[in-house]
Amino acid sequence: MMQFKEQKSIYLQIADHMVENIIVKVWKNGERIPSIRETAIQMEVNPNTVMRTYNYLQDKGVIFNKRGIGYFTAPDALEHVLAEKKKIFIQQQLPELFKAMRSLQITPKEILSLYEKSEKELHNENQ
Amino acid sequence: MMQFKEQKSIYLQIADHMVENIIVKVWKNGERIPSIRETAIQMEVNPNTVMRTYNYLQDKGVIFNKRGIGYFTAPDALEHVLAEKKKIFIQQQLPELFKAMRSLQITPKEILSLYEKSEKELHNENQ
Amino acid sequence: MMQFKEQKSIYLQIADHMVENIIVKVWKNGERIPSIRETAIQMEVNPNTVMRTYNYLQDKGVIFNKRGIGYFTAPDALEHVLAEKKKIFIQQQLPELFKAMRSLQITPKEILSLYEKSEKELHNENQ
Amino acid sequence: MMQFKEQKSIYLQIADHMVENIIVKVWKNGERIPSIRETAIQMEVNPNTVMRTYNYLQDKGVIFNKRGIGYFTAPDALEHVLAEKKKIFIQQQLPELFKAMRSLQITPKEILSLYEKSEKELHNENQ
DNA sequence: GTGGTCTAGACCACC
DNA sequence: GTGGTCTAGACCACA
Repeated sequence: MMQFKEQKSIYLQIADHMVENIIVKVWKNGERIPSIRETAIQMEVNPNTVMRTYNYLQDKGVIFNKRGIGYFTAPDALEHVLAEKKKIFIQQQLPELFKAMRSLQITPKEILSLYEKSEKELHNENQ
Repeated sequence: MMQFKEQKSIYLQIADHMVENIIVKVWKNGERIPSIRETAIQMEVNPNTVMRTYNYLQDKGVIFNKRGIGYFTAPDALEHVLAEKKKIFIQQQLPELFKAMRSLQITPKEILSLYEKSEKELHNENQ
Repeated sequence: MMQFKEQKSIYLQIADHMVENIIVKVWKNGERIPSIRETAIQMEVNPNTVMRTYNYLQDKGVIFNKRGIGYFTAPDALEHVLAEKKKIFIQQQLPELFKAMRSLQITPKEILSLYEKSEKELHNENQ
Repeated sequence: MMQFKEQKSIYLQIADHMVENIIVKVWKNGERIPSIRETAIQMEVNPNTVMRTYNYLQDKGVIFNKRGIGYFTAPDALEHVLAEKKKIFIQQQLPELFKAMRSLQITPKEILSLYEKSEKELHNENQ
């Protein structure tokens, strides 16, 4: 099962989760992915909702459909999602970060030390 | 007037704008703010929409109401909104940033140089 | 000054306060009471609000006006307000009490002991 | 249908009615409740008015929303509303009662006999 | 189907 | 003048 946040629509959260699967290489390029019905059962949501996710990702060129067989990640899925993510990072996430830093008067140094701290915690967890 | 984005509901964008007014000290703590009707005219939206904003901010403790007189910023409005913003920054924005940095293999150094670049641009604009 | 509750309108809260003055005999029957302006200053409210209170109490026959001289409590003010209060007590307060007692499954005995406790506290305060 | 009183706003009266449904176990904890539209039709009011009620009760933690599906009573709805009601009873209703009793010089014994009388009337109605 | 947002316009109590 | 409530009706995203 999966915990969904209130803010974002469910089908987009499932999409995020699938993109993450590609980035961390649970799913490799060109690989078959679970059917809509399987995903719906696993996620405990309505199949219509999963269909929306799959349509959305297909529109974006991340996955594609072979009729009667199933859905597959695109041959360039990993490169594709990384490029998309970088675009969003540069155009949206970073400006928001900088804006917040200025109004909260947080210096880059503080961000740096928080990052290093979070890196260490990540290592400890993975040990 | 004000330009509204598609993604976020109007009443929340007005709320953001009002919070910004507090942060940049257009509105000081405990000061009277424009009436619902005035804001509605100025923003070119329906008074009901502004009322939603005011209710929302009143629930959050940012503004309060004196009956028959109008709305006022809270005595600790500035401190309040900064604390709230910092909380969101630490708990949500920063983890998302770090996660994206790891997926995209972006180093803190790159962030740093981008920040300095953005600072310079800001200075040039203000000259 | 006086602290007003949010729920009830200010002019009615002032009226309650004045009625209380009659019941505890701060104001005796037929006595002159402070002018609208004096009360407004003392209560830190708009004179219009106090005027509303005085009109309201005059309509109810609790106070009356001698033109150019001021406001006075009615000759039967005390008896009047006590009768009114008893009416509200029987018709409204008591039924609500009983309804709440039933849904919360509170017995009359518990009410009794709470009342005795509150009596004792009152005595201790007045010592 | 439902009869609304003049004094209290409709959306709060609907809220009271829904809380009563929880107390008398017409609605059990965690159960789906009628949609906004259904309630609006049944109560003969505008859907916006019902939406206010639902928002109000959601803020209070009595009900919650599953997107696209509907509203549900909270898992602890019954306990929640009883605790809230008791709190108001102890902190507000009871002090007012005692104050009125003292002003009117009504003894607890009289209250007791009135309560027993009201209990008998209730039994006769239900026969 | 569900709720959420927004507009337009009305009426009210209150300060 | 102020805010608060309510109606009517529209449009939208979402499940």
